[in-house]
Amino acid sequence: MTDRRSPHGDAEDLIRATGERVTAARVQVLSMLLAAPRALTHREIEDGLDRTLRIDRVTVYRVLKWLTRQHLTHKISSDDRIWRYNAAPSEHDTHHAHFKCTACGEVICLQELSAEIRPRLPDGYSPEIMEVTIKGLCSECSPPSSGTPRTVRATTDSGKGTHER
Amino acid sequence: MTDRRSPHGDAEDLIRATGERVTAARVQVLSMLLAAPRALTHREIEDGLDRTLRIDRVTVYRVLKWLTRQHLTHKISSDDRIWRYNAAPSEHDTHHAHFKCTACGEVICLQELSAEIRPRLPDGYSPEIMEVTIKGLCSECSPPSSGTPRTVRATTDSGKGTHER
DNA sequence: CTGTTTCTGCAACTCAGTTGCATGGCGGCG
DNA sequence: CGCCGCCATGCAACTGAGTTGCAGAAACAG
Repeated sequence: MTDRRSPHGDAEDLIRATGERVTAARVQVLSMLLAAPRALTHREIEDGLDRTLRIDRVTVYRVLKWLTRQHLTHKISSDDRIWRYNAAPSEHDTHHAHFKCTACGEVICLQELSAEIRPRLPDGYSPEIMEVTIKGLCSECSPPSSGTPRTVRATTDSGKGTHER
Repeated sequence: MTDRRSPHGDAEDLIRATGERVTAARVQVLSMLLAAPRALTHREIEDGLDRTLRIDRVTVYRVLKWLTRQHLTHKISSDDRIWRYNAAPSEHDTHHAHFKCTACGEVICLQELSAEIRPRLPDGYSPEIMEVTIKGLCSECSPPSSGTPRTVRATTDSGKGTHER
């Protein structure tokens, strides 16, 4: 079933399976997301695209929106006001968690949560989905290793738990 | 200590207690946040300010950043790329939760979580804080009542769990 | 290969949030 | 109680993610 004949084979199959049009932009973006070990921003995707294809940034936005509508990817919102996209791992992820590195900004998906959390809601409020984000340091940015964290993409000073100044 | 002589008394005291300057803008914004039953956006704060004071939008941004640095408020990031601010309820809220209404966009703070959630992280990843957001409908927007949800501030099509089209 | 439908590229726009700079006011000190 | 330094404010211009409108291009059914 999963015969990987070309790097973009999987992506193409997934897109074709939706019954909608298979276009270069869709295949490119999806296969890039499938190959990524973490969630990617629009910017990262745009920069990583094959330049010879001349794919416009607006097209990338539209492809991402389309992929999300098709449930082939999912969109992760973060405190830096930038959306990141990940090839959808599971079907209905009612409560799956994300990890965000406060140093380099990397975002990854975590597996299903073990505990059932049920914070008490005020009367009349009805919960639908729950989103959990763990913040901390990724393996690259943790102190024990080399010392200097990588790339550090300015987090727009979104300190929340950390003391800032 | 907490003598509430004027509507802005509390706010003024809290600001004075930081040892830094007490200005009209800071008092106005903080007392507005203290009085609000939910988290407010920059826009809502700006619109709600006393027009006769002629407080600039940039000042509001700076005041909010300052208040957050002083731990008098805390900043909540949401999927609509707009930050909301809430007068800080507890000191170090390592894991407190938020609720966001998917219809009107209202955001409120929830109390401490009961369960200890510890999703497994990959090797080398160190967690610091956890953020939990419950999405659903607030009491105003829940079906049982009147029928028509209130204000409905366009959520920039941020469907994530919900099927969209 | 032709027609229809949908995507794409381009350009211009929106909107939250930021930055630089000159002015103004808070509050410490005399 | 008035002066002065430093911090906060107003103003204007900017940034950068994401959106919209429209005309031309490409996908796919027939």
